[in-house]
Amino acid sequence: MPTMTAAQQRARAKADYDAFMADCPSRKLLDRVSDKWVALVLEALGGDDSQVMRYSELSRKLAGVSQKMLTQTLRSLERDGLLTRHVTPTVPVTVHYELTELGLSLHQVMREIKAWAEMHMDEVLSNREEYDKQIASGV
Amino acid sequence: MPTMTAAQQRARAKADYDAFMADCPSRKLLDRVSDKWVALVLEALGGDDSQVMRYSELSRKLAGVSQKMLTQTLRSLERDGLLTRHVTPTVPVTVHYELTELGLSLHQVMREIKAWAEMHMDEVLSNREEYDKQIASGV
DNA sequence: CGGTATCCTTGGTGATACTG
DNA sequence: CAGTATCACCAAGGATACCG
Repeated sequence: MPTMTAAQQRARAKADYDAFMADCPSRKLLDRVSDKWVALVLEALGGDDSQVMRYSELSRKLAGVSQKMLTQTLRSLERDGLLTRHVTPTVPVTVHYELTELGLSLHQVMREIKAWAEMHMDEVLSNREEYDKQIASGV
Repeated sequence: MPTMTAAQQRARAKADYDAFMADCPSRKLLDRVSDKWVALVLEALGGDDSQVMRYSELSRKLAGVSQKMLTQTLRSLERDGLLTRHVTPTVPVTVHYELTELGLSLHQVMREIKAWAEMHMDEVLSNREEYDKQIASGV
């Protein structure tokens, strides 16, 4: 016999815990940064051999990315001051992207995520296999 | 199999898995790991004071999360071997969640991102302001 | 070349109700 | 307590076409 409806409980919980959820200053930024395209763009531009890349180069390197997502990600990163966009008025136009110092500092951290994903892929895959096997036998 | 240094493992892993490739499994893993609920669960379970938490504790700590998303996230992390689920057959049943070593290793990386976000929040915000101002004047 | 605009699918997400 | 099941919504993301 509930004293509150689910909606009321939820509303109360949200009010009480907004400090953890939304009030954390880093929360929104964390959300924005926790994006696979962000990670890949930073990784692409943070490489020792490719600190400056053209739009088409990025598009090629990030296999499977749509123009929409690439442009959207680049704009977002530019707005946050993580990279700069240089337009050279040739014909056709040439555009270069380059990480700022701020972007480079994030790259140092983000590359660990990508490295972690690649490094522990085998372990995760075998864990999944094990888990699925146990579920199958359990049912 | 000879033991490898961390650097060697990293090099080998990079050769096998490349998140820049669209069809590489590590691309999916990167995407999965870049999830807000994953980040929050890892953060919750990675704290010094809360390495073991019950479902209801997590639910309370991550205020605003729906049961569906919490369960879904926990199952996914369990399947990938990032955390373990312990069921104590009390009445009513008690369930504890705890990060594995693998989960802790990811948490170490994730908390660096959180630290970065906190440290550079002001800079990003002022960059946005500047950017939006220029866009506004440009139009 | 480096985008923007548009449409459209799909699955992530939340709300609600029910159960062992 | 700790889930599962179901429905419904809407925005993220992809495909396509067009433009400066």
